[in-house]
Amino acid sequence: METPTPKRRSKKETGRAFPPGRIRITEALTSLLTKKDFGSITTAEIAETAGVTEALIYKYFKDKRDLLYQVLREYLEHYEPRIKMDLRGIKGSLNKLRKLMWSHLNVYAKDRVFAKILLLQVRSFSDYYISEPYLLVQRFSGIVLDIIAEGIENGEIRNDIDPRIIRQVVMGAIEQVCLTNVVFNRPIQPEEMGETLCQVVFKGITKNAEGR
Amino acid sequence: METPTPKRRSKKETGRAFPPGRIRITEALTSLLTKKDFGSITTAEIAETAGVTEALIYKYFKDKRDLLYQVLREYLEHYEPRIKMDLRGIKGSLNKLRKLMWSHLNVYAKDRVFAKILLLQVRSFSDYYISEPYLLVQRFSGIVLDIIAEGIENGEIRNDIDPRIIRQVVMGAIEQVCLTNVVFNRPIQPEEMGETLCQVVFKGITKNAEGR
Amino acid sequence: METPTPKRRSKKETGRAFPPGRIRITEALTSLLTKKDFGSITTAEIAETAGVTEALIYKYFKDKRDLLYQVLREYLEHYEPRIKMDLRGIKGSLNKLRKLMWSHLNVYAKDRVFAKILLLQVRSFSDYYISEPYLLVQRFSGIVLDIIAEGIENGEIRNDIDPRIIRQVVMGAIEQVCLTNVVFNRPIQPEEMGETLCQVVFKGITKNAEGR
Amino acid sequence: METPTPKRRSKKETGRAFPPGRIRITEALTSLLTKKDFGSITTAEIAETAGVTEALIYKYFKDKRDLLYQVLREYLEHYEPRIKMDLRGIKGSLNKLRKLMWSHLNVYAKDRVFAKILLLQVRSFSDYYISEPYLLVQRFSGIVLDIIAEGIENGEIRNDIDPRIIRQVVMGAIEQVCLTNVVFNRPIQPEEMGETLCQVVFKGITKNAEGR
DNA sequence: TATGAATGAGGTTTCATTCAT
DNA sequence: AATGAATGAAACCTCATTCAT
Repeated sequence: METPTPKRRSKKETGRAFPPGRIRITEALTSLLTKKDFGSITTAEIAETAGVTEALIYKYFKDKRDLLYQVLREYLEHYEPRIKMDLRGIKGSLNKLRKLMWSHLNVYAKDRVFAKILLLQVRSFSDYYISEPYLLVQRFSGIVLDIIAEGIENGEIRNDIDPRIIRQVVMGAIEQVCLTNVVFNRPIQPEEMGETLCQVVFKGITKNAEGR
Repeated sequence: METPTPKRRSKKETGRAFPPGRIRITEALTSLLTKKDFGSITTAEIAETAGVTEALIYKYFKDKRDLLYQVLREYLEHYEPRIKMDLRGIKGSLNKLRKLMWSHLNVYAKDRVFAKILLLQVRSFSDYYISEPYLLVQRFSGIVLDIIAEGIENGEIRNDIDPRIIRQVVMGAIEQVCLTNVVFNRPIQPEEMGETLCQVVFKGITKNAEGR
Repeated sequence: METPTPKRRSKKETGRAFPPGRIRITEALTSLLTKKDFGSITTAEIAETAGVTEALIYKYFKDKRDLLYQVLREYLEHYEPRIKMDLRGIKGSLNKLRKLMWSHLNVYAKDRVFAKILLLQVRSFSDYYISEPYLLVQRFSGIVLDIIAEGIENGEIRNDIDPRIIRQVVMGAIEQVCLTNVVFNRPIQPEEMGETLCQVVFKGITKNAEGR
Repeated sequence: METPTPKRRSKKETGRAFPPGRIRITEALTSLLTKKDFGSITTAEIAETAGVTEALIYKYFKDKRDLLYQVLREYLEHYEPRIKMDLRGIKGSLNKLRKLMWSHLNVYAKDRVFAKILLLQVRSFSDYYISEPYLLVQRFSGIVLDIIAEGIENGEIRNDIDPRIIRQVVMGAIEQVCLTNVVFNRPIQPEEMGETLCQVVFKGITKNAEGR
C-alpha cells in the first residue's frame, strides 16, 4: 500500500505501456480529485493539469466519466491482487475476515482519492452499476462472501443469517467509517479501527451476560 | 409512513402554506428523481414537469442544488417527529435501538426518493455537509448516539467500544442494505430486515460456542 | 417577389409573431448565405451577425441545420401562396405551365439565397428528405403534376409519356438553368428564360420538318 | 460499365500504379459513400475502413475534400474515354445525342457513388468549381455542346435557341431523373428512360395537332 | 406571483490535420 | 511507405441563471 498512485502501468500486466499523454491525464484527474469533487472538475482543468490538450482526453476516453471509471478500474486492478495476497496463509475464516477488513480499511486509509471515488462519486451515477469497475467491485464482494460462507460451513460463523446480510453489515460498517473520515479529511487508523470493528461485528454490541 | 410525499406543508409547522408554484416545483423534482439521478435532471425539465417557467425556480430557490436540499429538508422535517414518536414508551435501550432501526428501514423502504437523495445524491456534494438538511441528519444521528450512550450507561450495551463506532456500525449496516436495494429498485422488508440486522448487530456474527 | 426576406412573420398566419431574437437569427443566416456556403458558416458567426448569443440559436432551433431548414420553410411558406395566386385565372394547361415556370424562375431570380439553399445546400443532407421543407417542396411538385395531368386529360399535352417524367424534364430544365447562374452569380432573366425554356420543352429541340 | 469501381488504376493511363495505401483510402471513401454522405464521413472512419492511419490520408491528399475530388477525378477519367467510344460510328446529331444521353444515364445507373458525388455532394462546395474534376465535367459538357451545334448546323436541331440552353434542358432532364432515383435509392433503367427522355426533349411535350 | 426572452460561461466533444519517428 | 501520438480550433450545445415586465 505504499504506492498510492498505481499509474504508469502496463495494459495487461505484460502488455504495452500506456502512451505518456494518457498517463498524464489519469494522473491529472487523480491529483485534482484530492482537491475537489469530480462534478466540479472540468475537462479544461484536467487537460491543463496534464499539460495536454482537451482533445487528447477524448482520444483515450469515451468521455469525462469514462476517464473516471478507467482511473477507478486501474486502482481496483492494482489493489485486487494485493488484497488476495494479504489473505494468503491465513487460517480461520474469522481471521481471514479480520485481515480482509484491515486490508480494506488500509486501502481507503492510504488512498483517499480511491476512497473518494468509490464511496462518494461513482455511486450517484446510474451507469456506474453497469460499468467495468463495478464488475471488479463485485468480484471483491465475492471474496468476502466466500469467506463468510466458509466460516458458516466450518462453524466459525453463525448459520442462521443470510451470508449476504452478514457481508452487508461488515462492508457497511467499514464504508460508513471511511466515508465519514474521507468527507471530513480525517485520518483513518486501519489497525485500531479494524480491531474495533471486528470486536463489534464479531461479538455484537450487547454486553455479555453473566458467565459469558 | 402513509404519506410518502410530504408536500403542501407549511413553512414552519404553524407558518403559511407554500405558494402553488413552489409546491409544483418540489413535486416535479421529486417525481423526476424517481426516474433519473439529480445530475441528469435539468432545470428546463423540472420547469416543464412542474408546468412553470424556469425563472420561477429561481424565485423560490437559490439554485438547483438548493432546491434539492429544500426537498430533502422537507422530507427530514416530516420524518423527524414520526421517528421520535415511534420511540415513545419503549423501554430498554436495545429495544429503542431496534425500533429506531426499524423506523429508518421503514422510511427508506416506503420513500425511495428520499432514500435516493440521502444515500446517493447529496453525499457527493461538498456543500451538503454545511447545509441545513445535513444539520437535521446530524440531529437524527444524535438521537441514535443518545440511545447507545444510555445503553452503555445502563449496562445493556458493551462499554468497551466508542459509542460513535457502534453508531457507525448500526447505521452503516442499515444504509448498506438500503443502498443496494434502492440502486437496483428492489423492495425492502423493514420488519424482516430490521430483525435480521438486530440479530447480527446485537449478538455478532460469531457462532456462540458451547456453554457460552 | 419584391420582398426577398419574408421574415418577421407570424407563426401560423394569425399566430403570434416570432420573438425578436429568433428573427435576427434567421435574418443573420440569410445574410451570411449571400456571402458563403452553409458549411463554412459557424454558429459563432451567425450569433455575432444577429447580435445575440450562440445559446439563443439553440433555444429556437434544434441545431444549425434545423435553423437552415426553418429558414427554408419560411421561404417556402411565403412563396407557396404567391405561386398559387399567380396561377389564378389562367386558362389552358400549357399556359398554366408557362406561368408556373415563370414563377419559379422569377423566385430563383429574385431570391438568390433561397435558390442557393434549395439548389445547392440542402440536397446533400440526407435528413433533408425527411424534413418539413421537403414536404412543402413536394407540395409544389404536386401542383406541377396536377397541371400536367390536366393538360394530358384535355389533350394539350401528349399522353404517351408518364406525367412525372414530363415534370422532371420541366423542373430539371429550370433548376439546371438556375443552378448554373446561381453558382456563378450570374443574373437570371425570368421573362426571357421562361419563354425560351417553354419553346424548347413545349415544342422539342427537333427542327420541324416541312409540312409539320 | 462492367467495372463500377475503377480503382487500382495507373496515374495517367501509362504511369505507375498507385501505392496500396492510397488505393485502400479511395476505396474506403467510395465504400463509405454508398452508406452516408460525405459530410458525415470522418477521416477517422475513412482510415479505419481503409485499415490505415489517418495520417496516411494526408500523405496522399491535401485534405479530405481533395480526396473526394481525386476519387471523382478518377471516375471521370475512367468514364470519359468510354463515353467518347460510345459515340464512335454514330451518324446523325440527334442519334449522337440520344446515345450520349443513354451513356450518361447508364453511368449514373451503374455507378451510384459517382452519381452521388457529382449530383449531390460536390455541388455545394464552392471550391469545386475551380477544381480539376470540374474541368473534366466541363469537357463532357463541351462534347454535348459540340453535338448540338453540329445538329443546328446540319438542320437536325432547331436554330432559334441558344445551344447552351438546349444543353441545359437535356442535361437538366437527365440529372433531375437521376437525382431523384439516387436520393431514394431507386434503380434507373437507362434504356427505357433514355428513350422516354429523348421523346420528350426531341419532340416536346405538346400533343401534336392534326396536320402538324 | 409569474413569465418570456435572453444570456454567460463554460461544457463536452469532434475532426481535420501535423509531426517526429 | 507508414504510423503513433498529439494538437488546434472550433463546433455544437447545455444549462443554470438573470432581468424586464
